Amino acid sequence: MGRPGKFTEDRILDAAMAITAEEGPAAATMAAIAGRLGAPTGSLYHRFASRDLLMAALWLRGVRRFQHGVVEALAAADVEAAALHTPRWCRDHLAEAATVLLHRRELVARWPGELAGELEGVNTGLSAALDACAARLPGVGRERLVFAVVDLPYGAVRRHLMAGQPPPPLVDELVARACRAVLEPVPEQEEEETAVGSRVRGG
Amino acid sequence: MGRPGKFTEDRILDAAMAITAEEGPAAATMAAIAGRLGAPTGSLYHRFASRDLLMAALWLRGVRRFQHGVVEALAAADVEAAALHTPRWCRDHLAEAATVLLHRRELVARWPGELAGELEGVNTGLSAALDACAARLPGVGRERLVFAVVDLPYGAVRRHLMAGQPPPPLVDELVARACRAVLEPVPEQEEEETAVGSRVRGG
DNA sequence: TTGCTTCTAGAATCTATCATCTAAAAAGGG
DNA sequence: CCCTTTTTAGATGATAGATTCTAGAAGCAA
Repeated sequence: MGRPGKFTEDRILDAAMAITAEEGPAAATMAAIAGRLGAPTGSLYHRFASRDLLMAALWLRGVRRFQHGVVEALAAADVEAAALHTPRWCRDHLAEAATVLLHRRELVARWPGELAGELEGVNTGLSAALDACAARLPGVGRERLVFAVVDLPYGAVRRHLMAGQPPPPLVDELVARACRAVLEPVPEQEEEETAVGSRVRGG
Repeated sequence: MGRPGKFTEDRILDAAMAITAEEGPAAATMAAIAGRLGAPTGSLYHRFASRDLLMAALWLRGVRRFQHGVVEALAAADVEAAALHTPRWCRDHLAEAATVLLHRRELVARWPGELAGELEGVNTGLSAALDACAARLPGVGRERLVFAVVDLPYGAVRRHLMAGQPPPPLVDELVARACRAVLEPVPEQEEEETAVGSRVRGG
Protein backbone atom coordinates (compact mmCIF):
# COMPACT_ATOMS: atom_id res chain seq x y z
CA MET A 1 0.00 0.00 0.00
CA GLY A 2 2.97 2.34 -0.16
CA ARG A 3 4.89 4.07 2.53
CA PRO A 4 2.98 4.90 5.71
CA GLY A 5 2.80 8.52 6.78
CA LYS A 6 5.19 9.97 9.32
CA PHE A 7 3.49 13.29 10.01
CA THR A 8 -0.19 12.68 10.41
CA GLU A 9 -2.82 15.37 10.18
CA ASP A 10 -3.35 15.22 13.90
CA ARG A 11 0.30 15.70 14.72
CA ILE A 12 0.45 18.67 12.41
CA LEU A 13 -2.61 20.20 13.99
CA ASP A 14 -1.17 19.60 17.43
CA ALA A 15 1.94 21.51 16.49
CA ALA A 16 -0.09 24.36 15.05
CA MET A 17 -2.20 24.37 18.19
CA ALA A 18 0.75 24.56 20.54
CA ILE A 19 2.22 27.51 18.69
CA THR A 20 -1.11 29.29 18.51
CA ALA A 21 -1.76 28.81 22.20
CA GLU A 22 1.66 30.13 23.12
CA GLU A 23 2.24 32.96 20.71
CA GLY A 24 -0.98 33.51 18.85
CA PRO A 25 -2.14 32.42 15.41
CA ALA A 26 0.08 34.89 13.59
CA ALA A 27 3.10 33.01 14.85
CA ALA A 28 1.78 29.78 13.41
CA THR A 29 3.39 30.11 10.00
CA MET A 30 3.91 27.06 7.88
CA ALA A 31 7.61 27.24 8.64
CA ALA A 32 7.01 27.49 12.38
CA ILE A 33 4.64 24.57 12.40
CA ALA A 34 7.02 22.47 10.38
CA GLY A 35 9.90 23.54 12.59
CA ARG A 36 8.11 22.49 15.72
CA LEU A 37 7.44 19.13 14.20
CA GLY A 38 10.93 18.68 12.90
CA ALA A 39 9.50 18.40 9.42
CA PRO A 40 10.11 20.33 6.23
CA THR A 41 7.31 22.59 5.05
CA GLY A 42 6.68 20.40 2.08
CA SER A 43 5.30 17.70 4.31
CA LEU A 44 2.57 19.98 5.55
CA TYR A 45 1.41 20.61 2.04
CA HIS A 46 1.13 16.94 1.55
CA ARG A 47 -1.70 16.87 4.11
CA PHE A 48 -3.20 20.31 3.76
CA ALA A 49 -3.53 22.06 0.46
CA SER A 50 -3.09 25.47 2.02
CA ARG A 51 -2.52 27.19 5.29
CA ASP A 52 -6.11 28.39 5.37
CA LEU A 53 -7.30 24.83 5.17
CA LEU A 54 -4.91 23.77 7.90
CA MET A 55 -6.00 26.48 10.29
CA ALA A 56 -9.63 25.89 9.53
CA ALA A 57 -9.16 22.22 10.32
CA LEU A 58 -7.50 23.16 13.58
CA TRP A 59 -10.37 25.36 14.53
CA LEU A 60 -12.95 22.80 13.59
CA ARG A 61 -11.31 20.01 15.52
CA GLY A 62 -11.08 22.14 18.64
CA VAL A 63 -14.59 23.48 18.47
CA ARG A 64 -16.05 20.06 17.99
CA ARG A 65 -14.23 18.66 20.98
CA PHE A 66 -15.21 21.62 23.10
CA GLN A 67 -18.81 21.80 22.09
CA HIS A 68 -19.48 18.18 22.75
CA GLY A 69 -19.76 18.59 26.50
CA VAL A 70 -21.86 21.71 26.27
CA VAL A 71 -24.35 20.17 23.90
CA GLU A 72 -24.59 17.10 26.07
CA ALA A 73 -25.41 19.09 29.21
CA LEU A 74 -27.85 21.20 27.27
CA ALA A 75 -29.60 18.10 26.02
CA ALA A 76 -30.16 17.17 29.65
CA ALA A 77 -31.40 20.71 30.27
CA ASP A 78 -28.73 21.04 32.93
CA VAL A 79 -27.75 24.65 32.48
CA GLU A 80 -25.33 24.79 35.33
CA ALA A 81 -23.41 21.79 34.05
CA ALA A 82 -23.31 23.38 30.63
CA ALA A 83 -21.90 26.56 32.10
CA LEU A 84 -19.34 24.73 34.20
CA HIS A 85 -18.18 22.70 31.27
CA THR A 86 -16.13 25.62 30.02
CA PRO A 87 -13.83 26.13 33.02
CA ARG A 88 -13.49 22.40 33.48
CA TRP A 89 -12.62 21.75 29.88
CA CYS A 90 -10.11 24.57 29.96
CA ARG A 91 -8.34 22.91 32.82
CA ASP A 92 -8.12 19.63 31.00
CA HIS A 93 -7.23 21.06 27.59
CA LEU A 94 -5.40 24.26 28.20
CA ALA A 95 -3.72 24.71 24.85
CA GLU A 96 -6.73 23.74 22.83
CA ALA A 97 -8.96 25.97 24.91
CA ALA A 98 -6.70 28.93 24.38
CA THR A 99 -6.66 28.25 20.66
CA VAL A 100 -10.38 27.86 20.25
CA LEU A 101 -11.66 30.42 22.71
CA LEU A 102 -9.13 33.19 22.43
CA HIS A 103 -8.39 33.39 18.74
CA ARG A 104 -11.67 33.07 16.92
CA ARG A 105 -11.22 35.57 14.20
CA GLU A 106 -7.54 35.75 13.58
CA LEU A 107 -7.22 32.00 13.31
CA VAL A 108 -9.00 31.72 10.01
CA ALA A 109 -9.12 35.03 8.23
CA ARG A 110 -11.31 33.90 5.38
CA TRP A 111 -13.05 30.59 5.76
CA PRO A 112 -12.29 28.13 2.93
CA GLY A 113 -15.31 27.43 0.79
CA GLU A 114 -14.58 23.70 0.89
CA LEU A 115 -15.37 23.69 4.58
CA ALA A 116 -18.47 25.83 4.52
CA GLY A 117 -20.62 22.87 5.33
CA GLU A 118 -18.51 21.87 8.31
CA LEU A 119 -18.73 25.35 9.72
CA GLU A 120 -22.43 25.40 9.21
CA GLY A 121 -22.79 22.09 10.99
CA VAL A 122 -20.86 23.22 14.02
CA ASN A 123 -22.81 26.42 14.32
CA THR A 124 -26.24 24.93 13.97
CA GLY A 125 -25.32 22.11 16.30
CA LEU A 126 -24.90 24.41 19.26
CA SER A 127 -27.69 26.64 18.16
CA ALA A 128 -30.17 23.80 18.00
CA ALA A 129 -29.14 22.52 21.43
CA LEU A 130 -29.68 25.99 22.79
CA ASP A 131 -33.07 26.27 21.20
CA ALA A 132 -34.20 22.93 22.48
CA CYS A 133 -33.05 23.65 25.98
CA ALA A 134 -34.65 27.10 26.03
CA ALA A 135 -37.92 25.55 24.96
CA ARG A 136 -37.80 23.24 27.93
CA LEU A 137 -37.14 25.94 30.49
CA PRO A 138 -40.16 28.18 30.80
CA GLY A 139 -39.46 31.74 31.75
CA VAL A 140 -35.81 31.62 30.92
CA GLY A 141 -35.63 32.78 27.33
CA ARG A 142 -32.91 32.17 24.85
CA GLU A 143 -30.85 35.29 25.39
CA ARG A 144 -30.66 34.61 29.07
CA LEU A 145 -29.64 31.04 28.40
CA VAL A 146 -26.92 32.05 26.01
CA PHE A 147 -25.59 34.44 28.55
CA ALA A 148 -25.47 31.76 31.22
CA VAL A 149 -23.94 29.08 29.04
CA VAL A 150 -21.72 31.02 26.68
CA ASP A 151 -20.95 34.59 27.68
CA LEU A 152 -20.57 34.13 31.40
CA PRO A 153 -18.21 31.15 31.33
CA TYR A 154 -16.22 32.70 28.57
CA GLY A 155 -15.66 35.87 30.56
CA ALA A 156 -14.75 33.83 33.59
CA VAL A 157 -12.08 31.94 31.80
CA ARG A 158 -10.57 34.37 29.38
CA ARG A 159 -8.12 36.15 31.65
CA HIS A 160 -6.63 32.91 32.84
CA LEU A 161 -6.34 31.53 29.35
CA MET A 162 -4.53 34.65 28.24
CA ALA A 163 -2.10 34.14 31.08
CA GLY A 164 -1.58 30.57 29.98
CA GLN A 165 -2.94 29.33 33.28
CA PRO A 166 -5.80 26.95 33.99
CA PRO A 167 -8.74 28.70 35.63
CA PRO A 168 -8.52 28.36 39.43
CA PRO A 169 -11.21 26.48 41.36
CA LEU A 170 -12.82 29.70 42.49
CA VAL A 171 -13.93 30.29 38.94
CA ASP A 172 -16.30 27.36 39.10
CA GLU A 173 -17.97 28.72 42.16
CA LEU A 174 -18.36 32.15 40.60
CA VAL A 175 -19.77 30.74 37.39
CA ALA A 176 -22.18 28.48 39.21
CA ARG A 177 -23.44 31.25 41.45
CA ALA A 178 -23.85 33.74 38.67
CA CYS A 179 -25.52 31.12 36.52
CA ARG A 180 -28.10 30.36 39.16
CA ALA A 181 -28.74 34.01 39.88
CA VAL A 182 -29.37 34.75 36.25
CA LEU A 183 -31.86 31.93 35.81
CA GLU A 184 -33.77 32.31 39.04
CA PRO A 185 -37.25 33.70 38.74
CA VAL A 186 -37.42 37.36 39.67
CA PRO A 187 -38.68 38.12 43.16
CA GLU A 188 -41.96 40.02 43.12
CA GLN A 189 -40.84 43.34 44.54
CA GLU A 190 -37.75 43.51 42.36
CA GLU A 191 -37.70 45.72 39.31
CA GLU A 192 -37.37 43.78 36.04
CA GLU A 193 -35.31 44.29 32.91
CA THR A 194 -34.42 47.93 33.56
CA ALA A 195 -33.08 50.45 36.07
CA VAL A 196 -31.12 48.20 38.35
CA GLY A 197 -30.30 49.99 41.55
CA SER A 198 -26.97 49.68 43.26
CA ARG A 199 -27.48 47.10 45.91
CA VAL A 200 -23.92 46.27 46.71
CA ARG A 201 -22.23 49.06 48.53
CA GLY A 202 -19.50 49.26 51.08
CA GLY A 203 -17.39 51.81 52.82
CA MET B 1 2.62 80.54 13.50
CA GLY B 2 2.57 78.82 10.13
CA ARG B 3 -0.16 76.87 8.49
CA PRO B 4 -2.74 75.42 10.83
CA GLY B 5 -3.19 71.68 10.88
CA LYS B 6 -5.89 70.05 8.84
CA PHE B 7 -5.67 66.51 10.15
CA THR B 8 -5.40 66.58 13.88
CA GLU B 9 -4.20 63.65 15.95
CA ASP B 10 -7.70 63.04 17.15
CA ARG B 11 -9.17 62.90 13.69
CA ILE B 12 -6.49 60.45 12.66
CA LEU B 13 -7.16 58.28 15.67
CA ASP B 14 -10.87 58.43 14.98
CA ALA B 15 -10.31 57.13 11.48
CA ALA B 16 -8.07 54.34 12.73
CA MET B 17 -10.68 53.52 15.33
CA ALA B 18 -13.50 53.28 12.85
CA ILE B 19 -11.57 50.91 10.63
CA THR B 20 -10.45 48.80 13.55
CA ALA B 21 -13.96 48.53 14.89
CA GLU B 22 -15.34 47.51 11.53
CA GLU B 23 -12.68 45.25 10.10
CA GLY B 24 -10.16 44.65 12.82
CA PRO B 25 -6.75 46.16 13.48
CA ALA B 26 -5.07 44.34 10.63
CA ALA B 27 -7.18 46.36 8.21
CA ALA B 28 -6.02 49.60 9.75
CA THR B 29 -3.01 50.07 7.52
CA MET B 30 -1.53 53.51 7.14
CA ALA B 31 -2.99 53.69 3.65
CA ALA B 32 -6.43 52.68 4.87
CA ILE B 33 -6.44 55.23 7.65
CA ALA B 34 -5.30 57.96 5.32
CA GLY B 35 -7.82 56.90 2.72
CA ARG B 36 -10.65 57.11 5.17
CA LEU B 37 -9.57 60.57 6.10
CA GLY B 38 -9.09 61.68 2.51
CA ALA B 39 -5.47 62.37 3.28
CA PRO B 40 -2.21 61.06 1.85
CA THR B 41 -0.22 58.73 4.03
CA GLY B 42 2.49 61.30 4.49
CA SER B 43 0.19 63.38 6.64
CA LEU B 44 -0.09 60.62 9.18
CA TYR B 45 3.64 60.50 9.58
CA HIS B 46 3.61 64.15 10.35
CA ARG B 47 1.69 63.41 13.54
CA PHE B 48 2.87 59.93 14.40
CA ALA B 49 6.39 58.79 13.89
CA SER B 50 5.33 55.24 13.19
CA ARG B 51 2.32 53.04 12.92
CA ASP B 52 3.12 51.41 16.22
CA LEU B 53 3.02 54.76 17.93
CA LEU B 54 -0.27 55.60 16.25
CA MET B 55 -1.93 52.40 17.30
CA ALA B 56 -0.55 52.64 20.79
CA ALA B 57 -1.98 56.13 21.06
CA LEU B 58 -5.32 54.85 19.86
CA TRP B 59 -5.31 52.16 22.48
CA LEU B 60 -4.25 54.49 25.22
CA ARG B 61 -6.89 57.07 24.43
CA GLY B 62 -9.62 54.47 24.42
CA VAL B 63 -8.55 52.73 27.58
CA ARG B 64 -8.29 55.97 29.47
CA ARG B 65 -11.76 57.04 28.47
CA PHE B 66 -13.16 53.67 29.31
CA GLN B 67 -11.42 53.18 32.60
CA HIS B 68 -12.45 56.52 33.96
CA GLY B 69 -15.96 55.44 34.83
CA VAL B 70 -14.85 52.16 36.32
CA VAL B 71 -12.27 53.73 38.56
CA GLU B 72 -14.75 56.33 39.69
CA ALA B 73 -17.33 53.74 40.71
CA LEU B 74 -14.67 51.67 42.38
CA ALA B 75 -13.53 54.68 44.38
CA ALA B 76 -17.07 54.91 45.72
CA ALA B 77 -16.93 51.18 46.44
CA ASP B 78 -20.00 50.77 44.27
CA VAL B 79 -19.25 47.46 42.65
CA GLU B 80 -22.48 47.15 40.79
CA ALA B 81 -22.06 50.55 39.21
CA ALA B 82 -18.54 49.60 38.22
CA ALA B 83 -19.81 46.43 36.60
CA LEU B 84 -22.61 48.20 34.80
CA HIS B 85 -20.31 50.83 33.47
CA THR B 86 -19.09 48.46 30.78
CA PRO B 87 -22.41 47.77 29.01
CA ARG B 88 -23.43 51.39 29.38
CA TRP B 89 -20.23 52.73 27.98
CA CYS B 90 -20.41 50.29 25.11
CA ARG B 91 -23.77 51.66 24.17
CA ASP B 92 -22.51 55.21 24.15
CA HIS B 93 -19.19 54.50 22.45
CA LEU B 94 -19.71 51.51 20.25
CA ALA B 95 -16.73 51.85 17.94
CA GLU B 96 -14.31 52.76 20.67
CA ALA B 97 -15.55 49.93 22.85
CA ALA B 98 -15.07 47.43 20.07
CA THR B 99 -11.57 48.73 19.48
CA VAL B 100 -10.48 48.69 23.07
CA LEU B 101 -12.24 45.61 24.35
CA LEU B 102 -12.08 43.28 21.39
CA HIS B 103 -8.63 43.82 19.98
CA ARG B 104 -6.25 44.03 22.90
CA ARG B 105 -3.32 42.11 21.60
CA GLU B 106 -3.40 42.55 17.89
CA LEU B 107 -3.78 46.30 18.11
CA VAL B 108 -0.27 46.94 19.29
CA ALA B 109 1.97 44.01 18.56
CA ARG B 110 5.01 45.35 20.37
CA TRP B 111 4.49 48.29 22.66
CA PRO B 112 6.69 51.29 21.81
CA GLY B 113 9.29 51.99 24.47
CA GLU B 114 8.45 55.68 24.41
CA LEU B 115 5.05 54.92 25.83
CA ALA B 116 6.10 52.42 28.46
CA GLY B 117 5.29 54.88 31.20
CA GLU B 118 1.84 55.60 29.86
CA LEU B 119 1.05 51.93 29.71
CA GLU B 120 2.31 51.47 33.21
CA GLY B 121 0.15 54.32 34.44
CA VAL B 122 -2.99 52.93 32.91
CA ASN B 123 -2.40 49.49 34.33
CA THR B 124 -1.58 50.56 37.84
CA GLY B 125 -4.46 53.02 37.84
CA LEU B 126 -7.06 50.31 37.57
CA SER B 127 -5.12 47.94 39.71
CA ALA B 128 -4.88 50.40 42.55
CA ALA B 129 -8.57 51.20 42.38
CA LEU B 130 -9.30 47.51 42.56
CA ASP B 131 -7.02 47.04 45.55
CA ALA B 132 -8.51 49.95 47.41
CA CYS B 133 -12.03 48.78 46.79
CA ALA B 134 -11.27 45.22 47.78
CA ALA B 135 -9.79 46.46 51.01
CA ARG B 136 -13.03 48.24 51.83
CA LEU B 137 -15.25 45.25 51.20
CA PRO B 138 -14.64 42.64 53.82
CA GLY B 139 -15.21 39.09 52.73
CA VAL B 140 -15.14 39.82 49.04
CA GLY B 141 -11.54 39.33 48.05
CA ARG B 142 -9.76 40.67 45.07
CA GLU B 143 -10.26 37.81 42.64
CA ARG B 144 -13.97 37.89 43.23
CA LEU B 145 -14.03 41.62 42.72
CA VAL B 146 -12.11 41.40 39.47
CA PHE B 147 -14.54 38.82 38.24
CA ALA B 148 -17.51 41.02 39.04
CA VAL B 149 -16.08 44.20 37.62
CA VAL B 150 -13.97 43.00 34.72
CA ASP B 151 -14.62 39.45 33.57
CA LEU B 152 -18.35 39.34 33.95
CA PRO B 153 -19.17 42.57 32.14
CA TYR B 154 -16.69 41.76 29.45
CA GLY B 155 -18.29 38.44 28.75
CA ALA B 156 -21.70 40.02 28.75
CA VAL B 157 -20.76 42.53 26.14
CA ARG B 158 -18.37 40.76 23.84
CA ARG B 159 -20.83 38.98 21.60
CA HIS B 160 -22.73 42.15 20.88
CA LEU B 161 -19.58 44.11 20.20
CA MET B 162 -18.46 41.49 17.74
CA ALA B 163 -21.77 41.84 15.96
CA GLY B 164 -21.32 45.59 15.85
CA GLN B 165 -24.41 46.05 17.97
CA PRO B 166 -24.85 47.87 21.25
CA PRO B 167 -25.60 45.52 24.11
CA PRO B 168 -29.36 45.24 24.64
CA PRO B 169 -30.95 46.41 27.91
CA LEU B 170 -31.30 42.86 29.15
CA VAL B 171 -27.54 42.72 29.49
CA ASP B 172 -27.62 45.23 32.29
CA GLU B 173 -30.05 43.18 34.24
CA LEU B 174 -28.00 40.04 33.79
CA VAL B 175 -24.79 41.75 34.80
CA ALA B 176 -26.38 43.33 37.84
CA ARG B 177 -27.92 40.10 39.01
CA ALA B 178 -24.79 38.07 38.49
CA CYS B 179 -22.72 40.74 40.15
CA ARG B 180 -24.87 40.72 43.25
CA ALA B 181 -24.93 36.95 43.42
CA VAL B 182 -21.19 36.75 43.25
CA LEU B 183 -20.63 39.24 46.03
CA GLU B 184 -23.34 38.09 48.39
CA PRO B 185 -22.13 36.33 51.51
CA VAL B 186 -22.50 32.58 51.26
CA PRO B 187 -25.55 31.11 53.02
CA GLU B 188 -24.58 28.87 55.91
CA GLN B 189 -25.74 25.54 54.58
CA GLU B 190 -24.24 26.11 51.16
CA GLU B 191 -21.00 24.47 50.22
CA GLU B 192 -18.18 26.97 49.62
CA GLU B 193 -15.48 27.21 46.95
CA THR B 194 -15.84 23.69 45.64
CA ALA B 195 -18.17 21.02 44.42
CA VAL B 196 -21.04 23.10 43.17
CA GLY B 197 -24.09 20.92 42.67
CA SER B 198 -26.45 21.36 39.78
CA ARG B 199 -29.26 23.38 41.14
CA VAL B 200 -30.89 24.52 37.97
CA ARG B 201 -32.58 21.71 36.22
CA GLY B 202 -35.55 21.41 33.96
CA GLY B 203 -37.31 18.86 31.86
C1' DT C 1 14.63 -9.02 -4.84
C1' DT C 2 12.06 -6.01 -7.59
C1' DG C 3 8.60 -2.79 -8.55
C1' DC C 4 5.09 0.24 -7.23
C1' DT C 5 3.09 3.77 -4.58
C1' DT C 6 3.11 7.08 -1.18
C1' DC C 7 5.68 9.91 1.58
C1' DT C 8 9.56 13.15 3.00
C1' DA C 9 13.28 16.68 2.04
C1' DG C 10 14.56 21.19 1.72
C1' DA C 11 15.77 24.70 -0.93
C1' DA C 12 14.13 28.23 -4.46
C1' DT C 13 10.60 31.23 -5.91
C1' DC C 14 7.39 34.53 -5.95
C1' DT C 15 4.09 37.67 -4.83
C1' DA C 16 1.86 41.04 -2.11
C1' DT C 17 1.42 44.04 1.16
C1' DC C 18 2.84 47.90 3.67
C1' DA C 19 5.55 51.00 6.36
C1' DT C 20 8.39 54.67 5.51
C1' DC C 21 10.71 58.64 3.15
C1' DT C 22 11.39 62.62 0.07
C1' DA C 23 10.92 66.88 -2.04
C1' DA C 24 8.03 70.26 -3.50
C1' DA C 25 3.66 73.02 -2.99
C1' DA C 26 0.31 75.45 -0.13
C1' DA C 27 -1.68 78.05 3.48
C1' DG C 28 -1.83 81.12 7.07
C1' DG C 29 0.26 84.39 10.57
C1' DG C 30 2.84 88.55 11.44
C1' DC D 1 5.84 89.92 1.61
C1' DC D 2 8.56 86.47 4.39
C1' DC D 3 8.61 82.52 7.19
C1' DT D 4 7.03 78.47 9.36
C1' DT D 5 4.29 74.56 9.54
C1' DT D 6 1.51 71.35 7.17
C1' DT D 7 -0.06 68.96 3.23
C1' DT D 8 0.50 66.21 -1.03
C1' DA D 9 1.58 62.39 -3.88
C1' DG D 10 4.37 58.96 -5.24
C1' DA D 11 8.41 56.17 -5.14
C1' DT D 12 10.94 52.83 -2.67
C1' DG D 13 12.38 48.76 -0.67
C1' DA D 14 12.25 45.38 2.51
C1' DT D 15 10.13 41.62 4.78
C1' DA D 16 7.78 37.94 5.48
C1' DG D 17 5.80 33.93 4.39
C1' DA D 18 3.00 30.95 1.41
C1' DT D 19 3.64 27.87 -2.11
C1' DT D 20 6.00 24.86 -5.55
C1' DC D 21 9.15 21.64 -7.39
C1' DT D 22 12.33 17.93 -8.09
C1' DA D 23 14.69 14.10 -5.92
C1' DG D 24 15.04 10.64 -3.29
C1' DA D 25 13.57 7.39 0.60
C1' DA D 26 10.69 3.93 2.65
C1' DG D 27 7.36 0.55 3.14
C1' DC D 28 4.53 -3.16 1.24
C1' DA D 29 3.37 -6.93 -1.98
C1' DA D 30 4.53 -10.46 -4.97
